[in-house]
Amino acid sequence: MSNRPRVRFAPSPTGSLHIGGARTALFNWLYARHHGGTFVLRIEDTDKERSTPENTQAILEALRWLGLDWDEGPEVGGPYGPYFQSQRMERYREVIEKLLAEGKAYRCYCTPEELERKRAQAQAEKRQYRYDRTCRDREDQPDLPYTVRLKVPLEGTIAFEDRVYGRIEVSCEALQDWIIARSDGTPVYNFVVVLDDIDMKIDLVMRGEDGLNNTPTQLTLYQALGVEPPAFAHLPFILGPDRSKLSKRHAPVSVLHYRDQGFLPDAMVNFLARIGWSYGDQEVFTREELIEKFSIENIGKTAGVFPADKLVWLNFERIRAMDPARLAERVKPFVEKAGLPLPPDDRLAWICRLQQDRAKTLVELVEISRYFFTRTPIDPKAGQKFLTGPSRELLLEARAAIEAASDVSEATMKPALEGLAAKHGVGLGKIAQPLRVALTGGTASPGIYDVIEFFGREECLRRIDEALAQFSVDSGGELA
RNA sequence: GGCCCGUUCGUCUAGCGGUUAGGACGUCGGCCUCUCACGCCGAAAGCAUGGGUUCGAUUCCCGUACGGGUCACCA
Repeated sequence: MSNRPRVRFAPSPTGSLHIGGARTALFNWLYARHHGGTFVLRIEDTDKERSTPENTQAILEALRWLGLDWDEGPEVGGPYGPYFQSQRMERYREVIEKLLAEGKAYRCYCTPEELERKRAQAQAEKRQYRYDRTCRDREDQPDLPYTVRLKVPLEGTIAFEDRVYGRIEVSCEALQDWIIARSDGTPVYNFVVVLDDIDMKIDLVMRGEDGLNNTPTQLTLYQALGVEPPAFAHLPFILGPDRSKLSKRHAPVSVLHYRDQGFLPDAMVNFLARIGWSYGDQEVFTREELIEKFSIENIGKTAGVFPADKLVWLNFERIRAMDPARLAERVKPFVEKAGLPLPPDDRLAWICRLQQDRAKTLVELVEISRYFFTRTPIDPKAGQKFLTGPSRELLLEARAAIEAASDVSEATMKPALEGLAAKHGVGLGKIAQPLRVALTGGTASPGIYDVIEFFGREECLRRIDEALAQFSVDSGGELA
């Protein structure tokens, strides 16, 4: 392998990018960036039925969101394009003809019905079915539909050294003369993937564990073509809680879903990297650290369950560590989506600073901050408890203290409110909770001085007055 | 079923012949405290199983069990 390796990610646009695909993309990207190589993106859109341009766009969007930029591929081009398989058909046909001409492949006139019959028979006799090579040495070319099959070696073994799993060896008897072109002339996946990897000069194929069983078959094609195969590295699966391959019945698997739920791309990347890869005891990585520390040697062989809790934690860590102004930029779209009025940038950053160690996602951050953006209804139970009876008296005194204070900074409010509490022989909580309910509508919020300072004197007084008006003096509750 | 791969706390994992088997998430308990969080301290929790090899196996080899994958004119 050259010291500037070329690797690729080759998704099929039959859906948007899912967690497993994203991790495969990430590992390839990390490998390329670590070695100063080239990351190629290729779209495997030969399945006309299920591939759509919308899915392709969704995949590109997800990749961009994750920050996995490709050096060659859709929208950026490159010397080995086109990067859509649907546009490479001519090339495939050409190679199929060549293989046929060289006698390395042959036309098979067996009908699907015949093949199905033989398969059923084998099954009935409890024999392993393998194509019986009826047409392998056939000389004539009747005017009938045919598929093209590759002549695979009759005996011997096919072996390769997987960079993750080590030496893999299978007997040729386990293989068969596989179809490389369907009766309509279109090539099959195992064929095109090999050809594209050759043409795009891929040095290392890093893909999911399911590729492991395909590799020997693909190797027979490299052999027939007389081409030195690339290196292979297969990645252990990501599993669902029931330990089968992760799918949407286990958890949302679309990367874009996590974006919309308020996860940060860096958290996602960190999370993805740690499934099946590790670096000693380290859990939290910046993107740069991942690039620097990534290596195939540290990829494990064991499939692992999707650790959703860890993603949440990682996201939380990220949010907490972010500069409030930068966090505010990220939060902005979520404020708009929630239908809340967008405050000036510095005010939004202020909110972020007050809430960033209370929210696990950006969606949650906005959700627990609604009262900062707009006046929200007071929780009836909280109002009942803290805006009536004895609490009400304390709140009135707190109101007076706010009104009388020279300013509403923590430096002046703290002694004022603590003095009030001391005067009544109660804990600060007796003062802070009624205030909190009046100001925020609920019983959970950042520190009371932070809240007061954020709103400012006028807004505090207004909110307190409104709150008091909504609840009566006695314990009767709301006036309605 | 044939073939291929895998198996360390509930989960993600470190370990690469001798360790009190380490970390993290989660869980539970405590501390802090104006609420909610944060933070801090602590606890419970693991080498699938049977044989070898070896002075000594979580670690190396074989079997068993369990799990996954793959065997298409899908990708």
